[in-house]
Amino acid sequence: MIKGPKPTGPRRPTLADVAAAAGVHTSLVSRVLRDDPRGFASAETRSRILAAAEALGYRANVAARGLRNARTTTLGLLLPGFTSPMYTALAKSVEEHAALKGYGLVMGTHAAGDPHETITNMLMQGRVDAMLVASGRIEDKALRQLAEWAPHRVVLLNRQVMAVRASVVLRDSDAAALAVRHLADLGHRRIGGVFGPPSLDTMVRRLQGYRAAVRSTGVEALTASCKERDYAAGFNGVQRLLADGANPPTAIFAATFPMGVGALAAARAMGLTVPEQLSVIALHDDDLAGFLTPPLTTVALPVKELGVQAVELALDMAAGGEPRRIVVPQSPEVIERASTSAVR
Amino acid sequence: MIKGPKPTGPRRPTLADVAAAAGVHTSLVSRVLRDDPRGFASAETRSRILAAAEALGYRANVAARGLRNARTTTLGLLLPGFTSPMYTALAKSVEEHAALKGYGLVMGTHAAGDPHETITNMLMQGRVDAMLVASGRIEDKALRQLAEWAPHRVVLLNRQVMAVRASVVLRDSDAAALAVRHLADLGHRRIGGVFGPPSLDTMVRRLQGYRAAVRSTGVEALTASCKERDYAAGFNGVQRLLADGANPPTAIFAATFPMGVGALAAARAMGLTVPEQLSVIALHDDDLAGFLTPPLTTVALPVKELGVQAVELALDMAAGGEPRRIVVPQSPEVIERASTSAVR
DNA sequence: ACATGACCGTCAAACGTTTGATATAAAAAG
DNA sequence: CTTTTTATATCAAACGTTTGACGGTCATGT
Repeated sequence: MIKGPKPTGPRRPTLADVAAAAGVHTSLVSRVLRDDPRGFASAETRSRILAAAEALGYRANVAARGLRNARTTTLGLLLPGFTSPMYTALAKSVEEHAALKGYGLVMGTHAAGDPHETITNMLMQGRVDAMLVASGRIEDKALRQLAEWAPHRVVLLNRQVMAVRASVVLRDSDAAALAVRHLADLGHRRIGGVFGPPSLDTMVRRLQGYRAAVRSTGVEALTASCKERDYAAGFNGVQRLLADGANPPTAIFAATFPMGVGALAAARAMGLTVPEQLSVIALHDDDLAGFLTPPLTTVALPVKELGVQAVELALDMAAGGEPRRIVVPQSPEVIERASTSAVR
Repeated sequence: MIKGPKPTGPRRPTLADVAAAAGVHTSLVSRVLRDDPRGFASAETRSRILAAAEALGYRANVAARGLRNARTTTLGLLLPGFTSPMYTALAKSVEEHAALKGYGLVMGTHAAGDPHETITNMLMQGRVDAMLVASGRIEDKALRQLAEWAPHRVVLLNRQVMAVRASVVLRDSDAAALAVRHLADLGHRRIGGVFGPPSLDTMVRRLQGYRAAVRSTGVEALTASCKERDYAAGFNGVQRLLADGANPPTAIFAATFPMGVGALAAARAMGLTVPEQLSVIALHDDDLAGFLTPPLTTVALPVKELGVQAVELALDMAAGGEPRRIVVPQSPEVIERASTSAVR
């Protein structure tokens, strides 16, 4: 605990202040303000209370309320960061839907320090009623321990771990397969795939779909796995794939959006024009795609729905519901732009 | 208030549980765990307490602590969203520095609903000790009211309003001027500027610097103001500027990073090659710039330092310090990439 | 006139932590 | 052998809200 002085400024009005102003007991104020079914109050008293609360600008203290109720009406969201537009879209969706349900949101990223510690603190200190965890970098062991302690308070986003029985995932595998099929349909017989680290669950699922589609379409595939999954990783990965001598791929599948951007840059750096000499398709869509040179073809997944479902599941569990594993059913969809074309 | 059941699961251990396990009074546990100067405890008792706390996985309940202390060791950050890399960089910086200082962070964006309401709630419900406000879309009137209520609890980021006496701003004006001078130095005599809405304080500052530099360098300037400041706004703005008949500009200054990306796209759409036929420079830097086609020249501002200074100011005020208006002193810097060149 | 409700409202305990005041015993000082 | 000091630990109140248990006051039906 860090020492430090209290914030200064005028005291916030309390229930007691409102009660005094309205000439009634605090309990009645509390009931009236919350529309408690037991909030009998004559129309006259009622409006006096409401007026007093309004005049003082009263808002219930969340600490007191949280202490009394043992719940916070607040959800936590842990993200690795905002490195990919996928995460910003997810954050937006979760915040929006939580607000709609009357819940607040506290977001945390890896910038705050050890993510496992962040989650544990939020849960064990009673900061949040449940945690939505969208970080792939937390060791399974830590998650198991967490799930043991708070099985009804942790929801995994786009990740599955044996021990955690609540999760919401997208059809990453199908999306990767769709991308490969799209390229195959365009006549590409030799494609390259750049992926992030296989330690990430999303990556193994994307790799699965990719492999399956490669087999079923009968194309040849070159695959590169990178330590990261950002612009630079895509750039380097594609350079490696293309440098591969005699018979380079005519199309690239990038497993993340930033990697797709990096792939475009790599092509340019190697003097290849897209899509004439190299087609590029990336997983996850974003506005940015339409403004790249050339506009990037992507396969879109329902990220917004992922956030909505995660919030729903968390609230359901808070209400006593059982943990579930949800797959967001919407199909992946190719958003065709100018970075893919039929093989010449 | 939304009704709802409590989260289920095993009860969190309390101070009383630890005290019972260690065979001492709660107050002693509290003092020992916090290294309270009054926490006399024999070495033996002390280790017993520590062991018990560890074994039970005890963490102090923030609601109880917040209630008792009337402070939360938590800061709030309000952003318009994560539409620009500038905001994600800022969020990261703030979270990082807050964590370093032992403070938690709760982030909110416009996705949660009316931003003014969001701020008021966070402050008045005692969710946070202070708010860092980086949204330009809140009316001055609302801010004045806020500043009256909680003058020591609100810090404006990259925005100045008469009524709010605590703010941290970057040298936006100098940055815009630097961009114009960079173009002028390359020999451009006719430049176009695309800006976001003049209702935003940052935009008027950038416009000022731009205008001043235009005068002092003696170049001709065409200016477009857009309703938004995203990719599409940059795209449309630049199209308007270039469509302007006989004598189009040979260089573009984009007032935001996304607008710079849009500018690149617009040039391509109109069949102009960058930088041969049109130079483009944008305000604020990001990794993405290096992976665009062509790599985008930018002028970088110390966004990270903006975040650091803002949390420092907030904490200083919480400690009784007076509100201040800080200008982050670091100079803007041109990051030269391939989207600018000497006029042919 | 008297029980019976229906209304309108108050009481007081509890949530978990912190902290100034206080208690007890042993050691040091006079 | 008192008195003071020091070391160790406890007591109890307070933070602001919620909520089950009561307490009056009227009108109403019998």
